[in-house]
Amino acid sequence: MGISDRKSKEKEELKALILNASKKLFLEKGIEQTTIRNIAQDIEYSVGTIYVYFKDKNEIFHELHSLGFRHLSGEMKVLFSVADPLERIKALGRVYLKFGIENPEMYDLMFTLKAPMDYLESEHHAKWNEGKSAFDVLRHTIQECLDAGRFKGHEMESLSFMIWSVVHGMVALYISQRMKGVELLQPEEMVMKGYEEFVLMLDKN
Amino acid sequence: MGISDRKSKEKEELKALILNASKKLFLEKGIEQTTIRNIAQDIEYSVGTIYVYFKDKNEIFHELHSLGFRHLSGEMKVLFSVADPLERIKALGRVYLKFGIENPEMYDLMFTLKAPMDYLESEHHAKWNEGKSAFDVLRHTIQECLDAGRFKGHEMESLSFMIWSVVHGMVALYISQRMKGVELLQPEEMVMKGYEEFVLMLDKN
DNA sequence: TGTTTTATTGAACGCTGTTCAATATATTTG
DNA sequence: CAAATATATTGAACAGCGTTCAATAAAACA
Repeated sequence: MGISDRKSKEKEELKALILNASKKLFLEKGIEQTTIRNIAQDIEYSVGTIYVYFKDKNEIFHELHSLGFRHLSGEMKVLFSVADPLERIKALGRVYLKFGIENPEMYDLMFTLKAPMDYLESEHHAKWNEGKSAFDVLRHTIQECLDAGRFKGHEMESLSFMIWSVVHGMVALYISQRMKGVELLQPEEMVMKGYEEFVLMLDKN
Repeated sequence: MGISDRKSKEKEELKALILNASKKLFLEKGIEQTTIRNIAQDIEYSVGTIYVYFKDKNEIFHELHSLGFRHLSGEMKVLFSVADPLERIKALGRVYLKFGIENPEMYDLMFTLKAPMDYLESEHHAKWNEGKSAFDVLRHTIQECLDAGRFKGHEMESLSFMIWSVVHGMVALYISQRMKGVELLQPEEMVMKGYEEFVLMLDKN
């Protein structure tokens, strides 16, 4: 049916309109300061309309969080060409840090805030596929390293978690302003320098 | 004056009463779900009274955050007896992780949430003394390691930041439920196992 | 054109943090 | 002791929040 096709297309368009406005306001004034009424006003619809297309605010959060993962995966896919798995690990870390520093609001949504996880719980305990896929890339790369005889004495799962923690910790401390708090000067630079300290240790394995 | 002494003592007592109730409700139902009205009801005072003793909610957050730091410093002081600075570093990490896992709400307040930092900003850009003191312990211990000829090729400031990031990253991923999200089984155990992977690398320096 | 289906609205509800004139209590003074 | 002053406490009121839903408007169908 031509009409119902057009209808569902229009629905998708309005949904996208809401998401774009949400993202714009998010990046402009932060997540906490963005309200449903803001979003409605921005797209010139009433508040009620938002709730026709999204069941609640957490669903909007979750959709944007997924958008962030598509962005991050895009940046990471470039590195599939790096042959040496250890070099790939190092490069993945740098891409991750760059993404976090350049997209703090998105990063918070993806890795810190409760909202997207709360949404998953509300959807009959749905899985966090976005996060799992991203972490599985790390798992596989570490496994490649182990298969190539690297990281002797280490274990895949816990080593993967440790490496994720290094880069997540850096971005998280950067975003939460704790680096400035302890007077770590030029935080963006310091994140990269800190990471090179870690790379230096990785190289001894 | 005897009377004004008693007055200021009573003021301190009510302030402590508010803080204790706040902390209790915090740990019971989480930070986000604890409201000023909750706190007032718990201590059987009106909402207005809270605002006589604290200028706003962020000040309560900040006081509790300071309480958390006194707790954490207490746990860390025990380790001043460890002679070998490298062993001290390793032990500091374990204490930090244990604290984070056992006190997730407090940890969030201390190292993730914006509220306590916003309070500092509101107080004519006051310094984050609690965090700085804690991090300085790490800085000095790393310096001791360097002075003892350890960590050749590494730099104090960036190495300290990197080590903080490892443990903070682990706790943060644990608290934000992202470990469960990527199906890292038995998260509490995995945090410790992940840390031992890091210790294994530290030992090669 | 009249009827049915779909889309949109915005007032209303129960929350939130915060303020501040009114009230109650305690202290000091005449 | 009583009156005057100072301090402490109150809770209604305000503006804002996420969310709901009966009423309305628009579109599709018969």
